Amino acid sequence: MSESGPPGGVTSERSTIREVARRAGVAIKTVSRVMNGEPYVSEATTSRVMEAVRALDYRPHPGASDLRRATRKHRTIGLMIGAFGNPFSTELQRAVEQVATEQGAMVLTASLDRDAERERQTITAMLARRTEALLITTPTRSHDYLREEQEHGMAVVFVDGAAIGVSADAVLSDNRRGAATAARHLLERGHRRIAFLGARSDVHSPQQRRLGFLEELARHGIHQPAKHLIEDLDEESAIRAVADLFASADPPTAIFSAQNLVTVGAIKGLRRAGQLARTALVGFDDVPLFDLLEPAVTVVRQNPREIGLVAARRAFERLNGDSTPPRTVLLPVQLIQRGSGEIGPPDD
Amino acid sequence: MSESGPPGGVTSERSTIREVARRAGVAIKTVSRVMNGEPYVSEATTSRVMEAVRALDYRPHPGASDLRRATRKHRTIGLMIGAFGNPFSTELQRAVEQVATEQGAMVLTASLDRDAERERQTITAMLARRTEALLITTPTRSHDYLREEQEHGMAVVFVDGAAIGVSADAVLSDNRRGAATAARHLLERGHRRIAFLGARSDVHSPQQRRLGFLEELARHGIHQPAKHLIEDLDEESAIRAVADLFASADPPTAIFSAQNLVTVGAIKGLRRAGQLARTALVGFDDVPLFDLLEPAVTVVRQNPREIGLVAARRAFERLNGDSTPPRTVLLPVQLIQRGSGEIGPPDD
DNA sequence: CTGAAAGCGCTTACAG
DNA sequence: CTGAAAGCGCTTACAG
Repeated sequence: MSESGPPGGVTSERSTIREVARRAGVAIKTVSRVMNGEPYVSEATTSRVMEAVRALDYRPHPGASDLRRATRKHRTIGLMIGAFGNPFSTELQRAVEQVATEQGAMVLTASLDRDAERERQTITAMLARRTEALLITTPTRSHDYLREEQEHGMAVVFVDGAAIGVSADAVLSDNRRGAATAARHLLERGHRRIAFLGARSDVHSPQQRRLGFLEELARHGIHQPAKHLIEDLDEESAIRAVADLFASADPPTAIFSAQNLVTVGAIKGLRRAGQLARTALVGFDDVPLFDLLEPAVTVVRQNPREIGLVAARRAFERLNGDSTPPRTVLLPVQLIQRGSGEIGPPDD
Repeated sequence: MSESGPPGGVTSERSTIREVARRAGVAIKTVSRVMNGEPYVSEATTSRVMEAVRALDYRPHPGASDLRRATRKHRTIGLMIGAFGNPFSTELQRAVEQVATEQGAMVLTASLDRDAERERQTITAMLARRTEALLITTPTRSHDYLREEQEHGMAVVFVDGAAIGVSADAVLSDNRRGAATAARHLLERGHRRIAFLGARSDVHSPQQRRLGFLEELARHGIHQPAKHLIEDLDEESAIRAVADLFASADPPTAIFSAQNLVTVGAIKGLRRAGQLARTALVGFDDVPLFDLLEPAVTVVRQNPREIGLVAARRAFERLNGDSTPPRTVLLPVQLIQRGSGEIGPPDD
């Protein structure tokens, strides 16, 4: 019967509106009025009710009220992030939480850094808690199941990714242009052999970064050799990939790493290969302390905070009735020159 | 009446158990049985019900079921973290989420990096969502209001902090011993003027670190001068504090920074003062990329993942009926020598 | 200004 | 194996 109590103590049951009403000598409707701050309750009655509320430590059961209520009072939105470890996700989460707080809502967060099965379970669990909106990053490609939810009124916003097979809002960086900017930066310094180190090739944002990079090279008449185009890397495999590059016949003079943790791996790989000081490196997406490394790391900085703010606001607009066609918002990125990207090619 | 629909589309109302029952030609109790996997339903009936469920895209309303049910099916626990930006919090959160998933629960996360008022609001909001357990880090000193919740069956576990004025479980690093270890490490290398840079002086863990540090110095006959004991720092103010130290008459030869972001500030300050290569530095709590800095940063590493796992498991043990006296778990920390802490004092 | 009745969507307790 | 009734804690719609 009883749930667990305070350690070593006794659990008193939560009191109900009925008990408060009885103690105050009024109808439950009157208690309801007081709790909801409705007008037309006499001061005397109000204070009698409040006294009973205090005496019984009464707290309304939100599930029960939302059950009958037409519009929900206790809003919860869900945030599904790709990987917890990434500083991008952290900033994103903070921004989403801020907007939710402003809207009187709370955030259920879950990471997807496991498998697709896990993604499915998590979404089911969120739906089971009546999550009203879903901000979703780097999910599996099949979003079909999300459509059903949308049709039932759930607001779905894709963050750092495109909506594939679903008509939904999306908020992400201008990945293509950012990657092109990085490529141009290296080309302008005279680099011609620029390795591309990419993250997941099955995900939209990394794909766009590859595209932007290759397009810019092509504009300069460069056809990227396959051995300098490496994808599906994480931090660990990036270390090995860089080692392999510099053990090969024709090593690059510059590297564009298209994801922040891949950049960390690239730095470690360059260092181990003894190439850190003489190989140019531009990374996509910043990481704290990149500015303190030697050389400091030049990056195309995106704005995860802004992405989170825009995406969360969009979700609440949808919840508040906005039914305009879905929009994709591309946020600008910025090249931050810190040193690593300004290393020139060897003189030979 | 209608909530927002999919952008540009139509919202179909969520269907109820009654509609499913009508379509399947059975009583709602039978639908309930099928949905909950109860035995004693004929195969024929089961498939008729399942068909109706599919046709109507029915999903049970969890709030309604938990309302009548004795034991809750949809568990939610709350995690209140001090600051989102800190890698410690990120690791902690990830671990808590993992345990919650294993237990079929979800995590409501909120940061407290604003004011005490915000802390109160957040807790209220979590309670309003029937959060069953609360993992709480670095809260305000007055925990009185938590006792009330505990008495109503909420499991409260303090993470990275002691339970003050409340009888509750707590999980944290052995801050005092860790700080003593750091002090001894610097003392053994011959340092006698060791500045202490501390974080919030009103919070338990930083206090313990100061205590452990000062005790160890005292054991070596050193009485810490006030000007070398600076507290209530964050990253920015730590930068200035270090600048001030080296502008003073009697600068330290070593620094112990008692919190990870303070350590980042200390590094920046040392660099600006041109003292980075010749001043020993040991930080409490690790940060990604500390190993890549030059010199790499020696730290007393705590284990936020383990803290999160232990704390979350404790919470679920409480929820599952454990009513043994509250325990405080101190987790060991480890000195990681990377270079910055092994710099000796100047020869003079 | 206040209250009695019906109902939200589901489960319990009971009967068949 | 199946179902009708009562009830979870609250709000709505209505009456006074």
